[in-house]
Parts: sequence; C-alpha cells; structure tokens
Amino acid sequence: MVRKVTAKEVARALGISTMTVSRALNNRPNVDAKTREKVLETARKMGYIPNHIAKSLVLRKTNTIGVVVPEITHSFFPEVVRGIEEVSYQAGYHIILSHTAEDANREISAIETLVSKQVDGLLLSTSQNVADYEVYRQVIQRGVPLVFYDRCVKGIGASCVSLDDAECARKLTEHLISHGYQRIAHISGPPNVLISTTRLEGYRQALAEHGLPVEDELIVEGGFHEGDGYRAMQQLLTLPPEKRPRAVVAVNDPAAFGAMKAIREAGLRIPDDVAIVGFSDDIRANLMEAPLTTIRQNAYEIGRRAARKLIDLIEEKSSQVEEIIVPGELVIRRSCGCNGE
Amino acid sequence: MVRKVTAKEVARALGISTMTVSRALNNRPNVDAKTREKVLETARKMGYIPNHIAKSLVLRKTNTIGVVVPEITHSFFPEVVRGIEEVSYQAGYHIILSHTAEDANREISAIETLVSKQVDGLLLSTSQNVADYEVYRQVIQRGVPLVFYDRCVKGIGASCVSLDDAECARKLTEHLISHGYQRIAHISGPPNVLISTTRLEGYRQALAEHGLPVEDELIVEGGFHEGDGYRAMQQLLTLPPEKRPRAVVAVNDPAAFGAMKAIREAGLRIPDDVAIVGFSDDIRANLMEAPLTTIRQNAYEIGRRAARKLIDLIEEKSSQVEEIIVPGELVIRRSCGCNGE
DNA sequence: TTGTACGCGTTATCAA
DNA sequence: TTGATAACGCGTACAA
Repeated sequence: MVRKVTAKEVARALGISTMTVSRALNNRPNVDAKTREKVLETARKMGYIPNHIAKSLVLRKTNTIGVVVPEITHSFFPEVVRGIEEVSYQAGYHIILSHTAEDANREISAIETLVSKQVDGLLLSTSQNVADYEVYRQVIQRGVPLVFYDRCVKGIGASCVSLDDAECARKLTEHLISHGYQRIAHISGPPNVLISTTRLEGYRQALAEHGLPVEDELIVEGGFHEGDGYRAMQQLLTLPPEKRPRAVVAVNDPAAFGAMKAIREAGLRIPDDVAIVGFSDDIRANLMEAPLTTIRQNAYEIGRRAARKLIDLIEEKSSQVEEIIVPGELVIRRSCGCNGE
Repeated sequence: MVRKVTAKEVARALGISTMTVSRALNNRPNVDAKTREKVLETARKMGYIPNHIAKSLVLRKTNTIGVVVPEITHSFFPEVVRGIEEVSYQAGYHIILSHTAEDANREISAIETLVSKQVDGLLLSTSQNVADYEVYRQVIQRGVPLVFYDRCVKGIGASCVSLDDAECARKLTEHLISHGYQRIAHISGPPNVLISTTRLEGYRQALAEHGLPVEDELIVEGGFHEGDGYRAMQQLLTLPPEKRPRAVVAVNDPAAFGAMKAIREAGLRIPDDVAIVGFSDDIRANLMEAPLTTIRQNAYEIGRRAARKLIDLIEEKSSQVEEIIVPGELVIRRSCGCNGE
C-alpha cells in the first residue's frame, strides 16, 4: 500500500504552511496567484487527493445522502434511484444506498448506520412490514433532514414525495365502472403501508360515487409481490361463480401479474372472463399476453423531486414540511377489456 | 438542530473517562462488567450514536465500498447491486453507489470522489465509452483494492468477475448453426468494451468451427441499448434479400429487442423470416411476442462474487489477482425457431 | 481496570 | 497574503 500524500506533505515540499495549501486547493480568495499555481502543480505531481473524511469531520458536512430502498430489483426503485442520483450529482452530493429487502429490522439498522456515517440527509421508502415509527421520529429529532418517497409516513413532520395514489386508484376503478363492470374486486397491499390503504380508499370512493356496494369478500389482502397477487386471486376464485368478480384492481403491477397467472391457471381468459388493472407500469406490463392497463408512475420524477426537496432542506433553502404529489397517468391497454390498444 | 451527543459527554455524565466509554461501547474485554452496563445504559438514554466519520479517520477504515454502475435502469445492474449489497451487508460494509450514465467523464469523477471519501475498495463496471485506463491504474497504485464486474479491464492487475462471454456467444451461435441456419449476422457492442469483442470472438469461433465464412457485411456495430440494436438491424435489412441474414446474434437483450422491432417494422416475422437470439435474459425476454432465446446471466451471483472477492482483498484474506467466471445458461425460447418453448 | 496524551487530516480563527 | 494553534470525535499506546 502506497503511503497517501497529505496536505501537510505538500506544504512541506513547498516550504509553506498547511493552511496556504488548503486555501489554494479550495479556491479561497486570499492567496497569491503564484503561490496557488505552485501549490496546484505540486499537489498534482505528488498525486495528492484530499481526504474527505477529515474534511467532513471538521466541517460537519459529508455531502452524502443516505438512500434506503426496500427492494432494489423492483423496477420502480432503480428508476427512482436514477432520479435521485441525477439531482444529487448535480448538487455535489453522493448517495449511500441501503437495501432493506422489505425487512423492518434491516431498515432500522440501515438508518442507524447511515446516521452514524453522518449523512447530511435521508431519503426513505418504508419496508413492507414496518411496525412503528419510532426510528423516524428519532432521526427527525436528531435534526437529520428526512424525506420519504413513494411509501410515506405522514404526520410525523417529514416531507414526502409520492404519487396521488387515492386519485389514481379512483380513476382506475372508475374506468372499469364506466365500461360496465359492476363486481369489481381489490387485491390490496400490506395494511401497514400507507399506499395500500390510500389505494384501497380510492377504490372505495369510486364505487361509492357510482352507487355500487363495497363488499368485504371482494377485498383481499395481498401484498406487493407476484406471489401475493397469485394467492389473493386464488382466494377470489374460490367464490361461487356468480359471486366472482368480473374485474380486479390490483395494488401494483407485480401483484397483477400474479393474479393473471392464477386467472389463466383457472382456465379463465383476460379480459373476457376477468378484467384486471394494475398500478405502476412495470416494464413488463406492456409485454404480457394481455397487456396490462395500469397507472404510469413517474418514478424518475419522484426521485428527482425527493432529492431536490431533501437538498433544499439540507442547504436550508427551505424548511417547511411539504407533501409533494407527482401525478400518475392512466395507461389503457387490453387487460381491462375497454378497447384499449 | 439538536446538539449531538458525543462519547465525551457520556463520559462526563458518568464521571468517568472517554476511553472507558469507548471501551465499553466497543465490547473490549478490559472493562468492569458493572461499568460497562452503566455506560451502555446512559449512552442509550442520552441517545448517543457513534460518529463513524471520526472513527474512520483514526482507524483509516470506513467500512464502505464504492460501487460504480454504468446504467442503473438496465435490469442486469440492480440485480448485481442486490448481490453486492447482500454480501456487503453480511460483512459489515455499506455501499456508496455512483451512476455514470455510461459517461467516461462522470466515471472518472465518480472514482475520484469515492477515493477521497476513503472507500475501502471499489467495485467497477466500465462505462460504454471508456477511453483509457489511466484512472484505474492510479486507483490500483494508490493501494485501493479494485474489482471489476461484468465489464472488465484485463491486464492491469485488477481482479474481475464476469460471465464466460466468449463461450456463451459460441454456444448461442452454435445452437443456431446446429439447427440449420447458415447466414448468421452479429449485432455487436461498442468495440472498446471488452465484452463486445469477447462475444464477437465467440460468434466467430462458432462459425469457424463449423466451416462457415465470417462475412464483414453481417457484422454490424450496434451498442448496448435498444436504439442501437434497432439501427443496426435496419442496416442489415438494407442488404439485398438473398444476402440478408436468416438469423441474428445480438450483443445483449435490449439490442435484440430493438432489432426485433426493426424486423417487425420491415414486415418480417420472427423466427420464420429472421431468427434472433440475445444475451442477458432481461426481465422482458420471456414476455415478447416471440419470447427471446438468450443467455441467462446470473447477475445476482456476479454481484455476490465480486463483493466477496473485494472484501477478501480488503481484509487481506486474499491478495492474488483473480479472473472469476460465472457460467451462463442457454435459455431456449421461440425467437430462434428451434422448437423451444 | 481505568486514565492521559497524542494523533488521524483537515479547516476556522485569529494574529502577524 | 500567510502562519500558528486549536478543534472536529474517536482510538492507540502507554502509564497509573
């Protein structure tokens, strides 16, 4: 291992003080032009690279943002990360990524490590099975700026960036209703994640607005993954034929894929026997045998907005708690049987 | 902003020295059981969180790995990241993620920042347009462990983990040949990325082994993205009908998707008029109108192996330069017209 | 078992 | 414009 060159060594090589070197390297005004030039050149020649860790310690600023992702392979999140990265990069921040694999304990440990690594702020999407909000409160209390994205926790004083979930779920359901469907089921997400209940609410609202009954047997708790949707749909299909739903609103696209699998395995056709709609415009949605009607979430934009808000908080260009809503777009395809593409 | 609690403050609150606190908190043997308990409790009560930055400065170890990703939205990479994260997490390392968006300059800047952030090691996949290897050499010379994954640079003393690209390309091409195809084209990747030339080599080798001529007009420089494959295929389709390829080996799946689009737009059928095979088993490959025959890269495993090797280097459990090869698996589907699924 | 002095590499502050 | 000193929060080495 080659010994690392420090500012002090550059200084000694030039017979000047460390401070002058520091000033020259950081483009401070009060240093002679010639001195600066000499410093820059020798530093380069000696292969000097500043130590950000030392810098961070004294400045109490790491220029680093902690990003907590529940499931890195769900195509929505890499898109968000790209948005976050884009804005952060422009603003001179790096990101430390933590993957929680939807596990609440890993999430807690991730947050604590990020905080002890002195990140300047935290971008967070809760894992599927969060139990309580104590960690989040502690983070806020410690004065670490925190912005939720996608899966938010409201009412604890943190900003959040998300889709207008309720409105989108309402639009989807209404779309089905306006095309004549009456028995419409909902495969919901984990009840302790906000977007699950919000989407459920939108579904309910649409039914109510059109005078349709909300039937408990048509609302099945699923989850965010394919297997969850699969199991939930199987359960719906155990209903006697006349009670079966003619259409299904799934909490997200993976769940919809699972449900589609269950429908096909039951020998039924999509959308002829059962119509289905999803939520998130997964990269696969358009490629299914029956392309999936869904909501296109602008994941990249959610990432950008969340990062922007967080950086504004960090740099104190903003201090108010905001609820930023990125509009979703209804994408009509074949799976709903409404004459889409 | 709430003032942060330091070890010194915990010490003062207890009327003991900072060192005892430090020892208790780090599970050192030489501290009285009662003292330890008191320290642990007060630390918890006061909301003490250790400052990793200060710790890193004195220990010269950050427990952080820098991961450079060329394109976070290409489904292969999130899988790799998941593998990296999994192994790192187990070993007590965090990852700083840098996205280069396939840009060589962003890559250089990313590497420099990661080094100055004192990462313990670097995991790197080169961007599409890398020009020279100077940065990599500097990293190695500074003694920062470096492991390439997927897109490697060989011969500069860094370990690398990749697919057996040549062999897989050979297998794919041979598969086509053994099913009677003779005029087989290749849509290649950027020539300065190693996997491009390696895959091309495998294609050539298969032709040679079966006594087929390698024709220049059937090898078109494309790229890793859909648009690249689309343009390359359009070019191939300008050939007079009798010169047109009956089958195409694309450098990766996205390029294959682009090529498929061009084929369909030309009014041709897959695989009846033009058969095609890809490389990487993109999540969409199985969902196309003509499901794509391809090579399944075990991205998760590549990530795991790369992280493992890097951590072994960091912890000096290993020091030799290794070329780790993760085998790929031929997945036969409909697009090659060889009676696949 | 516990404490003291010092150093990690950098920047802020104040004096020259 | 430049330099000396202290400080950021922690751990090592040694002494008590």
